[in-house]
Amino acid sequence: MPKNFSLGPVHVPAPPIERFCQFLERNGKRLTRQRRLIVEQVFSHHDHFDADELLDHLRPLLAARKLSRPTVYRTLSELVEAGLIRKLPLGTRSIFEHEYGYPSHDHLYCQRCNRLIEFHSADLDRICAAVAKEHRFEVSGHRMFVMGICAECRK
Amino acid sequence: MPKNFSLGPVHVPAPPIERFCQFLERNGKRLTRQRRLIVEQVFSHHDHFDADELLDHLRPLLAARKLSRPTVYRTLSELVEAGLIRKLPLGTRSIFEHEYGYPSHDHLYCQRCNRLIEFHSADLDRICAAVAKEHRFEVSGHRMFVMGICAECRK
DNA sequence: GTGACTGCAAAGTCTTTGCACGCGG
DNA sequence: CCGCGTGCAAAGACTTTGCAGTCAC
Repeated sequence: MPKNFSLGPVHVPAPPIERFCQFLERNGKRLTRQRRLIVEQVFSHHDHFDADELLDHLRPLLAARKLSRPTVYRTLSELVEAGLIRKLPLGTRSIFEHEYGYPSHDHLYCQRCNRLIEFHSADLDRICAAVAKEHRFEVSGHRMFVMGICAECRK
Repeated sequence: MPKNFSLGPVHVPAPPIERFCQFLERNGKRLTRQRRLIVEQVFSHHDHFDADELLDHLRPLLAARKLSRPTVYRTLSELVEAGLIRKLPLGTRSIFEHEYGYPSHDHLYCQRCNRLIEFHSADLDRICAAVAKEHRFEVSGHRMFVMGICAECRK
């Protein structure tokens, strides 16, 4: 990493809720109590989750009628649209992960325990670019899953 | 060896139906009229398809009560199990493609026209192996999608 | 205030299952 | 003839939608 000579702003990412707020404003939408609660839960820790797991974490709030199932689905779609999270189709249900504020990466997928392990490879990005060029394809990103059995499950 | 990412020559040792038959026998299953019809349609041409498109192609047979919706789904599962086709979760519905008799490959996915373009990269396989080794992960395969806009749609 | 948002219930969409009959080996 | 396979209808899993009341701005 090169020394910082005060050129350009230091990268201090805004909290996700703020980013989301900007997105909502740009689209004439409103920051409601429910949306705030969902964003707080989603970004409370860095992990992969599906809609059902999220709903599970939010169960107390659901039980207390602080928010509802459809609202969670609706807000997830908005978070994807806002670029805060990413939706990965994997098996029957979709998996979500943080996109905003985290470096791009790919996944090892354990077929035994269903765990996703993140990794990054610069070579992979190079290959993407090379293949795309060959096919005159305009790349916006990629999804890679290495399937198999994780170290834990192999024991 | 010229540097490109096209697929190598296609070589099919035995017709798919024969392979399927072997699979069925090994598992005490039977080659029924319905299974034969489905395999014939699936391997009538090399292309990606989802369950709905297959059902559409089989519509005359469905209408004539020669086979039914559940049977198509059941047979697709068996074909996956037999290693004749591969199931790719992509978006809400699953996509199937030929596995038996075709070289391993990955995909460019056009987000505009939803077309899948196949490519192969030996480097990709190397990276998989390297990453897996690093994580003491036992690889059984991988799925890679390069997302973007295809040459056709960019015009 | 006004119009976007929510909760509820209900409907989709895609896929799987239970069961009685039919048919392959 | 045995028992796997099928068709039918129905249920299932997951997600979306219509609508009347509610709340953010």
